[in-house]
Formats: sequence, structure tokens, C-alpha cells
Amino acid sequence: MADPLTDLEAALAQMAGTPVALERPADAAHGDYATNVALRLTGTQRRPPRDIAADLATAAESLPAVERAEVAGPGFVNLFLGDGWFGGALGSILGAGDSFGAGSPAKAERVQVEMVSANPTGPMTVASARNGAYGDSVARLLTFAGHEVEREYYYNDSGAQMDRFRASVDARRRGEEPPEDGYHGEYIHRLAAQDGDPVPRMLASIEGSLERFRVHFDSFAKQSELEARLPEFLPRLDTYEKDGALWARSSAYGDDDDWVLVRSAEQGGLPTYRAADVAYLADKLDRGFDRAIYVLGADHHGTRKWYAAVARMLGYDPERVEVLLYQLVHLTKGGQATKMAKRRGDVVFLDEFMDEIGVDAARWYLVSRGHDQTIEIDIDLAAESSRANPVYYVQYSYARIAGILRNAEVAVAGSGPVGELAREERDLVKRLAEFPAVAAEAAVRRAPHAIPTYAIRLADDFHRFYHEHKVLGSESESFRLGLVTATQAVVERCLGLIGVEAPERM
RNA sequence: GCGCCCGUAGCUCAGUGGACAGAGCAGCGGACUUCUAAUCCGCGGGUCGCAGGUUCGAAUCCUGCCGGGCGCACCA
Repeated sequence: MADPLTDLEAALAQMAGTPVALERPADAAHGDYATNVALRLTGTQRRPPRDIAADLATAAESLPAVERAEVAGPGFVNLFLGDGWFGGALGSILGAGDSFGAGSPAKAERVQVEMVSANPTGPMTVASARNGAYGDSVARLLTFAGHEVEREYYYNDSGAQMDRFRASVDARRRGEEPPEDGYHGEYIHRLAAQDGDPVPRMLASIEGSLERFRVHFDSFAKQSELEARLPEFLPRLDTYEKDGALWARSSAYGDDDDWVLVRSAEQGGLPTYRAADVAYLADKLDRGFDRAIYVLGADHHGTRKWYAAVARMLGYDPERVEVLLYQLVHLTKGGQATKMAKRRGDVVFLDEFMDEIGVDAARWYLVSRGHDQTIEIDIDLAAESSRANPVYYVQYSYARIAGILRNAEVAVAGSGPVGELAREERDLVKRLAEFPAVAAEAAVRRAPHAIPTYAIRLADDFHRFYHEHKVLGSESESFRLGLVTATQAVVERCLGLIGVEAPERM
């Protein structure tokens, strides 16, 4: 079932003979919606855009939803909609219920989102948390878009870094300093106080932090197990030997270089992490995922071509492999940059961050700017400035509506409006009607930050409406109850898409 | 040197071809016997890094330059 805005676009498209995109003009004098379709058609129709626009405007006025249509500027068609359209739009939003804005793709994909995948040599850091906040929100968007999504965490349980990590814990157990190239953080002491392999314990701690951060993993993959399966996949690869090592001829498949899969005897003769990459990629796609999404920090951007090359080499469509990059988190302390070096231990851990500003503000903060934008966090200012986090502004709109609904005596009917609609009511309905397009585009572009941006605008329209109009006891009570009910549901959906809770009271 | 990303208000950032470029924070000034003032309203604030190009139209696309971040292993 289509949403109200799409329905209107479809009706206009029929008249124009081409797809029509409606947008909301910045200036209210330009109508409820406008389209530039006449400007786009001027090339193919070889007619002045204003002539085309005039024809479309005349045709549009025959639609029951359209009160009047005007040609403006170089050839825009501005549409002024009647109250009937707003009532109908709200009705269909309420009718759609939980599925309002949800996608129903022609072919639903099975998607794996692999994210975080930090080696368990220390607690979750804020830097890695951006990976989780971003990847998990993309996963939620894809689920809402109608796909079947699983989240996986991949970690190295046996490499050189892990050896150094274990050696560092062992050193502490003997009462010695960890090796120079080992791990020196305070948490090493705590691990040393307990017996056994510290790796599973560290991994459990990471998982716990991520669960608290509302990032849940369906599965975990170990590098050692995948490495062991390398012989299965080697015959499918294009390889050669050079300097005693086994190389993948990835440069012939779109990468810039060839890479070593198995080290030479002098270098130990063990497989590299790239060998595990090969096995892992084949494993993912063989497990039946239509699409394998890797969520990686910008420092790994060089591996983008590598994954595509591996897919080609293995005989898979590289379109099935997608690498999502996000820029890094830079921490500063009172303006002074600190390097995020886990080994030195001078980092901000996710748990501290959540203690400091709360899970909601933390998730909002890490996902609300574009993933191509580097995030600067001044850890001295983070707690203070978090009070101004717009997440509370959005949550407050939800809580305010919850208050209205608690006080409402009648069940929400959501009938048509009584009398003429107010500007704030129309604006709010239009904002709600935008949501399906916002959610769909955010999913396609893997850009969850569009959701907080939209949610702020929605809350803005609601707060303005709330300030100007009484819901309970008004002549339009039934209509307005429907309006705020729909608003509350969309706010909740937006928050849910980025892993933030919707509080009944604040 | 090569590659990826970024440069928009004092600060943090939206805005991937449309109308006079937006929001939050910060600053100043207003609004609570009311369904929650964590709210609302107003004011000030801009060479969209710079220069060319494409287009009826460019913050947005292309080229070059200048700044900044991150990479270029038989580490992961």
C-alpha cells in the first residue's frame, strides 16, 4: 500500500507522462508541494517550461486533492492542497499502523552486516562504538526496508596482536611489566587477577558493552577457524609463488596490488589475515547471504578494492559485497588531541562514555552526523554539552504525546477535522507524509543520520503544534488525537531505527 | 608521491541540480493560573575554502589549486 505522498505523485505522473517528484518549498507562499518536472521536460518536449507547467497545473486542478495549482518562477508548478487531502493522508498513515514507512522490496535480500569486529585486546572504545552505532542503524534501516538482516562480529583469536595481549596479561600475573609492544591499560590488571585465557573474558566484556549500547550480534566468527579452511578455497583463487610466499593475483581483478596469502618459510609460513579474508568472504556468500556488508573505519579504506577483487576471483558477483566506510572519531581533551592508542590505554571506553552521557545520547551523538564526517569529541565537554543533545528534544515530543494520551478519555478515532485546518496541523501532516521517503532514502544510501535530522524537524513541527493548539477538549479532538497518535508512532519509529528509547515520561 | 574522505553562521553540523542557503548550541529580548517551559516566539549573525567549467539554474556535477583527516606490510 502506497503512502499519501506517493499516491499524489503517481496521479501527477500519469498526467505529465513521466515520474513526478514533489518537494516541499521553503516558502509557504509557494504552496504545499511543488514540482520542477516542467523544467526537466523542456529539453525533450522542446517547449518553454512555463507552457508545460501551465498544462500540468490545469490538469492537476482536476484532482480532488488539489485546491489550486500555480505556475511560478522559471516553470515550477506549485500545488495548494485542500483539507480533504490532509484528512485522507492522516487516515492512511493511521491505517498503515506499524508498517507506515516500511519498505516492501520486490525481492527481499538476506543481508549480513558485519561490524565492530574489534580484536578482543581491550574493552570497547568510543571509536569502535561508532562502528556499532552506524552499522547497527544501517541494519535496522535495512530490516525496516523489508530485508532479512543478521549481524556478525568477526575477531582474530590467534594472531600476533592476541599473542601480545596474552603475554601482557601473563606478565602482570607474574608481577612484571608487560612487554614494550604489549598492552599497558589498567584493565590488564583486572584480567591478570583471574585465571585462564583472558580472550574469551575480554570478548564477553565487549559483547556486554555492546548489548548495553543496544547492538546485538546474531553470530561471532573466528579468524582461526576460517584460516583453517583456507585449503578449501585456495584452488578457486588465482595465485602464484614469489620469494617463497604465496600471493593472490588481486591486481588482475581490480585491486591495485597483489597480496601475500601465506608467508614465506623465513617469515613463519603462516597465513596472513588476507587469507582469512578470502575464506571468510566465501563463507559468508556460501552461507546464503545475498549481500555481505562490511562496516569499516576509514583507516581501512584501502581494503575496499581488495574485497571486490576477492569476490571476482572466487567467481561471485562483486555487487554482493559492500564496504561501508565511516570516518574516525577523534578525541580531544581540553582542546589537546590525544591519540586513540588502545595499547597505551589512553582511550575513552564506551562504558565510561555511556556512564557519562547515557546510552540514548551516546547513540544519537555517534549516528547523527554523516558517516563521511570525522567526529571530534572533547571528552571534557562531552558530558556538559550532552545536556543540549537534540535527542531529548525529540524524546520530549514523544513524552508529551504520551501525556495527552494518558489524559484522553476516549479511544483514538482519528476522524476528519472539524472546520478549517490550522497551519500547524497541515505542516505536521506533511511532515509525517515525508517519512516513507526519508526512511527509504536513508536505507538506500546507508545514511542513518538522515533519521535524526528528520526526527528533529518532526519534533519541531509537533512542539509548535502543541504550543498553538489544545488537543483534549477541542472541537477537533478526535482528529487531533489521531494526529498526535500518528506523530508519536513516527517519532518512536525514528528513535527505534537508531537504537534510542522513547520515554513515556520525562 | 599515490589513494579515500572532509572544508557551509562564533561552535557542532544538515543540505548529492532548483526559488531569498538551514537547524542545534552560544549571544540578546520576550511568552507558563494551560494536554509536561527538556517547550514556544523574535533579533543579530554567511566571499557555502579559492579559481575556472558544464547547465535555463551549482553548496550540490567536472577540472585545477589551497588547507585538514586517514591510509599506502610477508601488522590486523
